[in-house]
Amino acid sequence: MARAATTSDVFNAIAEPQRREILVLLRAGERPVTELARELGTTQPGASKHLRVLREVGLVRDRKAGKLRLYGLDARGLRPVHEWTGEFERFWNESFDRLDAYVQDLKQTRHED
Amino acid sequence: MARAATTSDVFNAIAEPQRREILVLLRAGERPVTELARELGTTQPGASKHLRVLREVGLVRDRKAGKLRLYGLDARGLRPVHEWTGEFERFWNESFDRLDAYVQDLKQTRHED
DNA sequence: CCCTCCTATGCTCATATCGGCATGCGTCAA
DNA sequence: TTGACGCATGCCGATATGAGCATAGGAGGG
Repeated sequence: MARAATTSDVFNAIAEPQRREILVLLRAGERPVTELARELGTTQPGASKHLRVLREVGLVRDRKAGKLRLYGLDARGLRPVHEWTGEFERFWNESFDRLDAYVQDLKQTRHED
Repeated sequence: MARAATTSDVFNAIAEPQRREILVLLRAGERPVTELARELGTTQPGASKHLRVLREVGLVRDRKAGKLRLYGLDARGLRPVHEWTGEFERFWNESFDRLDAYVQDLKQTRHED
């Protein structure tokens, strides 16, 4: 088995730096593929592929505008990520030195086997 | 080139479901590898490898406790992710139908070439 | 209709990844 | 010392990935 498919998983989709950059760029508004490619400093096919991944996980939408195909941000999919990391917020400043009760229980349980 | 190394990048580290699960489990407290492996329903080497990745990006710390090696959460590394996604918060409920000024400018610029 | 531009795909290559298995090393107990 | 246990690592295999390149398809202009 190899890595899980990048598609159909927002966490994986935003694991790619260029894809994150695309999302950031799109905050400033819709853009055609060629524009994005130029701003990313990559090729058009390269940009298209990343956009495809982002589209499949629902982070961007596209609409045709004449000859152009405009990609726009749909940030709703980022919300679960924000919330997931938010669950750890209270651990950010916590003391790391506290001894954990779980471990104590574990040891005790083992001795009872 | 293939995908960027998963190590040294928190976004990549948490792109793996099992690694996310490990972090969640560790919220309840430190645990030895074997325990984690059991709770994840995977093998000990499997757990060790994921823990290694998490350790390399600084999301977990380990300390020896006799025969055991206890892994603990260090959630500070998740903060950047939380903040990055937070930058999109105002787009979550935004109307997607607004026509973007950038595109207008773009078209105009092209006509001027 | 023909040409041009924009974009999506297909293909290949080099590589990173995850899982399974075996194994090596260190620690503790008897 | 010997044995049992906990854990990290190495190796292999199957596969997904990202980049580069060529190209097909679609739309608009002349």
